[in-house]
Amino acid sequence: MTRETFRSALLMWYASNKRDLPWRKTCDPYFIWVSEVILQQTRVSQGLAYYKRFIRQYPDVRTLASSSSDALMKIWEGLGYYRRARNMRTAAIRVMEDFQGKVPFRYEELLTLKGIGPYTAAAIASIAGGEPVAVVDGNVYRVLSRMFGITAPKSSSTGQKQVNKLAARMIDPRRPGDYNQAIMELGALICTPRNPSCETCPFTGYCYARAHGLVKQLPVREIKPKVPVRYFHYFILSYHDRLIIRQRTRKGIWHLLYDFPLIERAEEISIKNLLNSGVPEQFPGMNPYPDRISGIISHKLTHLHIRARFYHFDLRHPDQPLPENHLLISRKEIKKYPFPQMIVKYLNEISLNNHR
DNA sequence: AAACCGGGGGT
DNA sequence: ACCCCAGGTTT
Repeated sequence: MTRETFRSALLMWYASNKRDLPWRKTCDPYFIWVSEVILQQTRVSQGLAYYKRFIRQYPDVRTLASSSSDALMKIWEGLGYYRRARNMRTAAIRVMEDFQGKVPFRYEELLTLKGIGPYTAAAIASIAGGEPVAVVDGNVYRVLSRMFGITAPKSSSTGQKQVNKLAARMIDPRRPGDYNQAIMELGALICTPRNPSCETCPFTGYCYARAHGLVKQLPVREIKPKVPVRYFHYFILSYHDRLIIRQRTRKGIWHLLYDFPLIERAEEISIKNLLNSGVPEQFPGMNPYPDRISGIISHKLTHLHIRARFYHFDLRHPDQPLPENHLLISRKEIKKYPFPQMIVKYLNEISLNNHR
């Protein structure tokens, strides 16, 4: 199959099978940018609602550049990889300063912006700028490795190089934006990781993996190390309608989001040891007997499995000095602050059950 | 090159 | 339980 045949068959398939998505109705590099960053490591089905809300709140670069951390994190709440949003804000400020508020659409310029790597730069440059630069994401890697029998592991540099080269050779320079979206759409809808729909694939008769019975083996996956388990012991300290939250200002997961005073251990912990953990000393008015202890809340991250337990304590007086980064807020104010999804879920559960 | 960074949905 | 998603930054 010639390169030209591949291109035209792919574009033909895309024209009649593409999903109707809001960022496909525009060539404005700002909207393309927002969609691409939201969709990093995120499925369309998960990111779509976030995209709409984000555009409503930050309709242009200027509004994004002047956003506050709390508002920005609140918009991103539950989506994960929160650094994406912070990097986008950093980049938006630079666009205002160095690009007169116009999001650039040339590949090399885009690469200089925080949070924009080879994939996102190629996506914006091709879709908004018509530049013939090929995207290589998980979909493209899978489609090309199966079509052409690339057997180097996906994580290896040789695998990356081979696929990058192949992608650059295959892209249609006349319609680079459509071509890039088409091959990703094929990967998302037909050439899926498991149980691909080879029967309806336009390339079913031309696919290396299909011809050699290797569809299940390609692309070659890397072996992943086991994920460690950590135990999170949260203190929910409340005084009538108010409770103490704290902002996570140290580097690491959930940076700049809010949670509660926390003891983190490799193991479960007894109440007695919990009370000797040092936290009660920070809150002198705290009743040492918990009013309520949650069950274990299990939460899985890519590189960490968390087992959390929430211990509710009563504060005997509200006007004690609070440690750095801690706030005493009313329950009505909770929804103004961005929390990790695990916390959001727990707070919803206990409020539904009418507990404190 | 390897580690880090979230959360969800499919199988 | 495992896979992986329109990846990028940091170390």
